[in-house]
Amino acid sequence: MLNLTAQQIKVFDVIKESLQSNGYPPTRAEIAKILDFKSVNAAESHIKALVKKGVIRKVPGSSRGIKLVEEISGIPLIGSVAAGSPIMAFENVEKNIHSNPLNKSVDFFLRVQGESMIDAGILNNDLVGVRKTKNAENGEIVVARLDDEVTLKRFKKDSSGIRLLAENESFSDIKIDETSNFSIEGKAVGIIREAL
Amino acid sequence: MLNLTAQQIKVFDVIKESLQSNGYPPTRAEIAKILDFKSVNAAESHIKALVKKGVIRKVPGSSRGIKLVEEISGIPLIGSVAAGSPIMAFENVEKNIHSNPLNKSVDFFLRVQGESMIDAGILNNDLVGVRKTKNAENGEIVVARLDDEVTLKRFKKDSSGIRLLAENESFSDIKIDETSNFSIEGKAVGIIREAL
DNA sequence: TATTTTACTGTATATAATTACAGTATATGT
DNA sequence: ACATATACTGTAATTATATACAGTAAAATA
Repeated sequence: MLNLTAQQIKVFDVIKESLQSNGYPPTRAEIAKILDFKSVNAAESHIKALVKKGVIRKVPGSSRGIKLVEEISGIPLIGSVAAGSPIMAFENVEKNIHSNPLNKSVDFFLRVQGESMIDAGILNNDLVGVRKTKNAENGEIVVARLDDEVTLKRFKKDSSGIRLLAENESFSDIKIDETSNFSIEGKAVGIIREAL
Repeated sequence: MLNLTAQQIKVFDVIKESLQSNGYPPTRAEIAKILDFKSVNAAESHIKALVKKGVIRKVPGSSRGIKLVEEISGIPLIGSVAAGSPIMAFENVEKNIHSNPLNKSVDFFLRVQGESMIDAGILNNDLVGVRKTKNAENGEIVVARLDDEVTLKRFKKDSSGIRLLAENESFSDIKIDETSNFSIEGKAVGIIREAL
């Protein structure tokens, strides 16, 4: 957050503090009072500068219409992954999630499509918290890329090679061979189910 | 203290949704627009009811001056429920959770014990988000109290009466009769799984 | 040096927002 | 049966708020 002046940092901190303790952003008048400005326009000018520098956004015409850009970014929720595209490409981001209730660090949430993991208690539409990593331990549930497809499967590795196991009787396991274009995108560390 | 009506829940959820996606609470006009009220006073009245029931607080004279009580105090995580004790009694609270990723309002999280709901994708140790309510719709997953026991089951009601269904072949259903000391504590609205 | 940015005060105004009051109607509790 | 709660519509007043415009002055930048 370079480039901000000392005063701009103060204004920014007032906005953060208000969000923390009140649950909503401050008005111009509140900022002015806290920082002892005698004109509300001092706050307004600083807000404009902060917008210009990209650390906040304004919602014009809306009272308390200030958003922190760092909270806009959040943790991306990946919906369907377009075949062959990088998993976190803009087009795949459904929305951003602003709170992470899981104890583990999560790089993105992936919305589960299909029933292939129901025996692991992971249902269609669940949000799986994923930690980015290139390699996985035996038995972990991973987000894997096979050629153009991204799938959630249990990772198995032994003398016979690597297999990706579905946890559903009606799905068959996938055997990785040399001709496969295979990589691990991450490992599942938790799930959120928004609807029951 | 609790027991919100259907409409009050809708208003509450609009407030949560606004906080989630905008970062600040809604105005009365915004609530009215979303819920298709033709008078802002409809929203105002519901807000007063929600304050009276203790689930939100108002900051008088302040625009968007609405605070969720659950975010002030955190959402209790109920571990094992001591036989016969009120579900949210102090001794049953494992800790408080300060972020709720579920879109719906949650009165407490319940740590699932046992495998009786695995076919619904709810595993041992999962945290189930529960909204307190006295009655449930057919087919909903409820937290029910039977005599001294608190359990998570699917609620079924028909001409033959009320049954509580486990979602696991090795468990048998429970039939409620007049001699049962039965009540509904709440309904499950989502789950969090911290470990996979 | 000229120009822009920062950092304000002060005034003004349109509109955003809270909130009270007056009703109507149905449902629920006592 | 009667009071209270729920669930609104509609009007209106006061206050809260965003935001533009007109300045002043010092500091940073080109």
